Amino acid sequence: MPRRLRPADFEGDAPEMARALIGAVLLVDGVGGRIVETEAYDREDPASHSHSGPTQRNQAMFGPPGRAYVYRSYGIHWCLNFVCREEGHGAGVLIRAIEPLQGIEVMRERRGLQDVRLLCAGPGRVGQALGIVHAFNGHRLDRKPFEVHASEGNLDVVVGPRIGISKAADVPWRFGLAGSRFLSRRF
DNA sequence: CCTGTGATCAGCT
DNA sequence: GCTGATCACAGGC
Repeated sequence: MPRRLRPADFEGDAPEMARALIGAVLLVDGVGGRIVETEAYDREDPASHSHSGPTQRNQAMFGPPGRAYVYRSYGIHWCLNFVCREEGHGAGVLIRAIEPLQGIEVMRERRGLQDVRLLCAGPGRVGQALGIVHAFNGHRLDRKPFEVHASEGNLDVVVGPRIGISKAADVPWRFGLAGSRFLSRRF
């Protein structure tokens, strides 16, 4: 069984962490799977929620690394980030897609009957399938209901520009597991 | 395959 | 008032 990640494991900068988290296993109350797509965001990055400094919404991004930043996207979806780097910096990794491994029937119920391929293929879908709620904002990732297990082996990771942003649209801070069928979009 | 639109809200101008 | 770190569904080619 892979090593469970602790707060000190999240002290890298955002692109480095986003790359390292490909292949890691994320479970929320035992439901989840293998992370296959991430994006990096940083205070110095115009596309980041943290770019203009702390607000009520993004305060968790400025908290200690190894915690969750949960935000409401387009007024509808809950999306999950892992806070990284150091307290006060405002860096994070958006979890964009997961290969479902555990609790697939629970995820199907939460999302409505669907192809397994679409259960966690996008940040809003990940939030719904894993039961992410705003109460998890700022919550430690090494405590219940979260479990994050380190990626193991040398995985082939592909890189490209981030999705759905207009500022810094050319920065290649999107990472994916090469050849995965569970990505939100092809690279 | 593609493009358009509604849902719904925090933050910014 | 407008813009998003989105998604599902409708319609056209």
